[in-house]
Order: sequence, then C-alpha cells, then structure tokens
Amino acid sequence: MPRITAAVRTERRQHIIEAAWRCAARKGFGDLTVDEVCAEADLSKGAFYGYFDSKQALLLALLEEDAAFLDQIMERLGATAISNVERLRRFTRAMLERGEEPARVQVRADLWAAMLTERVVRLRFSTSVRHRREVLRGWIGAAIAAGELVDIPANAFAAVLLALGDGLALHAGLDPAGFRWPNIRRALDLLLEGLAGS
Amino acid sequence: MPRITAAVRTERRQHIIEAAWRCAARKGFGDLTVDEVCAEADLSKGAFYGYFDSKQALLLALLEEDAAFLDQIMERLGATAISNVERLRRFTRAMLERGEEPARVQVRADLWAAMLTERVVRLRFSTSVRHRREVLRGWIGAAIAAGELVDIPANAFAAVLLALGDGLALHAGLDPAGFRWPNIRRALDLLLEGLAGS
DNA sequence: TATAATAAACTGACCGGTCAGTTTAAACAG
DNA sequence: CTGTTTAAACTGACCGGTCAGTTTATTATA
Repeated sequence: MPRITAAVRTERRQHIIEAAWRCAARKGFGDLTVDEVCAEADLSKGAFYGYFDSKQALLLALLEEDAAFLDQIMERLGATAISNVERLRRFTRAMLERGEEPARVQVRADLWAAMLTERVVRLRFSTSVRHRREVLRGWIGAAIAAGELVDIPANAFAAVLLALGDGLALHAGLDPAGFRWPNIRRALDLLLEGLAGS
Repeated sequence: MPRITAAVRTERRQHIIEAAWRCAARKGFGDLTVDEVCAEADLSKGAFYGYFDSKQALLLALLEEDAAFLDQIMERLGATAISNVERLRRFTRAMLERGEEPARVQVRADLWAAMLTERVVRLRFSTSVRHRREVLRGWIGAAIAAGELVDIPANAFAAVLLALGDGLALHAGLDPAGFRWPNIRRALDLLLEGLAGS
C-alpha cells in the first residue's frame, strides 16, 4: 500500500519536470545540477532519485515532453478539414512559436549534442523525427497530387521544413534581439506561396 | 629571449586547435577535458595554459575557425561577377556541403549548446552571424531591386537561409541515412525559383 | 647565466549518486 | 475511536571521482 496515490506520484514527478524546465531556462541543461533542480522543486536529492534513475533520465523526460508538443499539433492539424498547403503553413507557424521559447531551445540544444554523441539517445529520438517527416511527406504528396504544390521531392521538402524549424529556433536562441518574428513569418509565407502549383 | 620564435608559437597554437577538433569530433566539446586535448597535442597542461587562458578561450578559437569557413565563401562569392540570385543559390549550396561533414556538425552542436549557456560565447557568435546576415541582406535587397526576386523582407529571408543551413546540418547529423542530398538540393532550388521576381 | 617554455605534481571546488536514519500515513487490532 | 505496526517516502550528510586551473621544479636556449 503506497502512502501516496499513483496520481499524486505522477503529479509530483511532473512537478520536478517543471522545476527542471525553469532551471534549464536559466543555465541550460548541461550546466544544471541535480541539487539545483531539487531546490527548485522543494525536494531532497534522495526523493529525486526516487522519481528518476539518473540525471539523464530527467533529460529524456524533458525531451519526451518537448516532442509531444509538435506531435499533438500534427495530430490536430491532420484532423482539421483544411487544404494540405494550409496544413503545412500552420505547422510551420507552430514550429516558429515553439522556437520562441528559450528554455526549450536550450534543452533541445543539449539534446542535440547528446544525440550526436550517444547512440542510445539518438536511436530513441530519431524515430520520432522520422515519424514527423513521414506525416509531413504525406501532406506534401497529397498537396502535389491535388495540384496545390509544384512537383517537389516530398521527403526532402519535409526534411527541409523540419530542419528549418530547429534551425530558426536555434538562431533565435543565439541572437534573440536580431529576430523580427513577423517578418520571418512573412518570409516563410512567401516561400510557401512561391511553391504554389500551376 | 624566447626559446621559440613567434612563428613556432603560432604554429603550435594551431596544433592545439587541430588536436581539439579531433578530440571534439570523438566525444563532442562538452565532454572534452583539457587533459585530453593536451594528450592529443602531445603537450603538458602547463604548456596548454601558456597558449590559452582558459578552456573557454579554446572554445572561442574553435568557434572562430568554424565561422571563418562561411565568411571566406561569402567574400569569394561577393567578388564573383554573377547575379545576386545566383549568389544566393551558390551560398546555399556551400552551406549544404558544410553540413555534410558529420564530424564538424558534432562539434558545432556542442558549440551551440555552449553558446546558449555562456554569454561571452554567444556575443561572439551573434556578431559574426549578424555580419553574415548583413551581407546576405545586401544580396537579397539588390536582387529585389533588380526585379530578380519578389518583394520579401530581406533581413528575415537572410535569417531564414542561415538558420536553414544549420538546421539541415543538424538533422543530417542526427539521421544521416534519412538524408538524400540531391533531393534536398533540388527542393532548395525550387524554393529559390519560387521566389523569382515577375 | 638569465629567462622563456615546459612538465609534472598538486589543489580545491564541484557534482552525481548513495544510504543510514527519520517521518508520515495507511492498516488494523482491541 | 485509539494506540500500534508497517513500509513507503523522504532527508541530507557524505563519498568517490573528475577536472579546470595553479604551482614548482626542470630544461633548453640565446
């Protein structure tokens, strides 16, 4: 018989994750200490390790949460009755909004470094990126078939869009002052419009 | 009287930087130790600190070297007698080629993470990327004025292109198997063509 | 010999993870 | 309703290891 219910346990775990996000917003995940997260979450270190096996496990939890955001957007857009090009446009917009959150970008950058270095982390998340590319590819293919889009290599274009999302997020994080988001959105709209089918 | 000449000193400094690149390619910059770089460069720690004030100074040196590549390309393209749109096209191509070098991407991802965390590093980066954006903006503005390009926010479009370069490099590093470069190039060409002026 | 360069040993701060002991709430007997 | 038992949940001091940076002794040269 646990002293706390499963719901409370989940909630408390979430509480730690949110504390970690706040800490990461300040110093990035790399320079983050477990002690710090514990302090932010008002929790002892021992208790922390009751919820996460290691610091890396915490990183993975943050990443999962971060990935879920785009997946949800995709699912919702997929179920909305709009043209495929409009779907692409809205998805691009969503990626931009996501890129305006500095804390997320910091954690993501650490993830990227970890992914490139550690095979385990890379395998775990490359599948999720591939899934997203696959969905995008479907939308693009459908748009081409419907004559909404010029004949463009669908998979490559999907890869370009996803890369653009992360690239913009990264650059925005590196130089926030140099980013005029309305203009960026306008530029991306023009890019998409330029691909409109005959 | 120095035991070694200034030329030898410069050369040895470069030797350390190259050793650091090799080490970083193996484990990334984040997990890199000064001792390791010293071992790779066949140098003692004391000697290392005769060439660099801190580990961060080494990071900045790597960063500078990495940035120099694109700057050289830009300078060369700026001096070539071609249309501005063609200049953009070739620059984009050059960024892609750079992104196909996995070892460098690994290092750059760590640099990005470090930049997001450390203010000094970030400042240095933003200066150089702003310069690049400025040059690109000039090309784009000229192309628009010449009617080669639709009226697009030049600064934003420049930012998008640069972000795309890093984004593609990153994604290619994370999932090399999923990247068909010829198709990517084709997609980017189509994107640029779509922006052709009336 | 005076001095710059280097090697090797050292320092001290930091941090992830552990664990012996403490608290707390649910379960249950009377 | 109340005292007792039980174990999950938690605490925080502590440890082992790492690593940036420093100090000191030595070497080589002009």
